[in-house]
Amino acid sequence: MSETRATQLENALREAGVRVTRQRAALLRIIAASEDHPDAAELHARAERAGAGVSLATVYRTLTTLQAQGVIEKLEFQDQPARWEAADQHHHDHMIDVETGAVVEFTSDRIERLQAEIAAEMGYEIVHHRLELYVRRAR
Amino acid sequence: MSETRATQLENALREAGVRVTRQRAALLRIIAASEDHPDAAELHARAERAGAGVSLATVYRTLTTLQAQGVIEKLEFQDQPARWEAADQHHHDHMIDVETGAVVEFTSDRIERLQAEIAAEMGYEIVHHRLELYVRRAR
DNA sequence: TTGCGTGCAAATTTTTTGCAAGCAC
DNA sequence: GTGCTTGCAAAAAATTTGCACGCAA
Repeated sequence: MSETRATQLENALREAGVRVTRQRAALLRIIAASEDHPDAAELHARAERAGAGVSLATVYRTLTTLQAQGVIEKLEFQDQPARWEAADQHHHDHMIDVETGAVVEFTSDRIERLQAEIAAEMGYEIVHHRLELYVRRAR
Repeated sequence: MSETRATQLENALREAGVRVTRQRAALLRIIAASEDHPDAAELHARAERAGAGVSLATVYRTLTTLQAQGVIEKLEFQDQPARWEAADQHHHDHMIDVETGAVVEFTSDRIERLQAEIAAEMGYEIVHHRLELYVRRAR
């Protein structure tokens, strides 16, 4: 029983009571296959190219739905339209090269721990967080 | 020679070749006096209340100008219009209570150091960063 | 006096929504 | 068959911009 990731997700969605329409299946596959972090317009274009007719309004609605299901995550980099990525196994943060726009993913358990500590000290618990490093190649 | 913070800033702006108009002076004072993190519409409203006629377009243009001068900073919290704060002496990050919307400022040298380390490891240097903790009161 | 800054209204950009028709289950 | 989804076009929300006039230096 080897299923593609996208197929697994479709089943999970159905179980959660979310209808798997042609449009949702198409976007799910496109996002799962994306190595980068496309925005709504780009996903719309990719769906178009893939021969899947999906209106831009549906792209937006689907992204909201998939996010609510925890299947994808929304990224909001500085002064840019929102971008999206598959909610992968492991959480990670992003480093954005301000010169090229390249996005690199990274993780740091130590930073995560420190964040939790700081929140706790002030009487809070973290729901989620956002960490972005805007960087430049070191000379 | 005791000048208000706003007056100091006005002089600095003039020296940088930026004209200090009635509108800019008004916004500068309003932001310097703000304890919170108002967005453009709110600043427009406060200017109105203060009796300073400043059009919304000018609020936006002024914010861009002051940011370019390093006098104020732009905050972009999740799914919200941009907010602004005076670029104070010490850098800090933000913690947002997802239930009340309250914003708490905090700093952590250890996190800052770790960020620099991580970037360095990947051959980058940090230009600036953004760290937001979305939190909830611990029970 | 000079040209940068402002107001106003119109335009852009990104995202959301109402409504009638379509399709997943 | 039922009602959640979709497409389309219009609307909303946030921000930007063209242009003629005003004012800081």
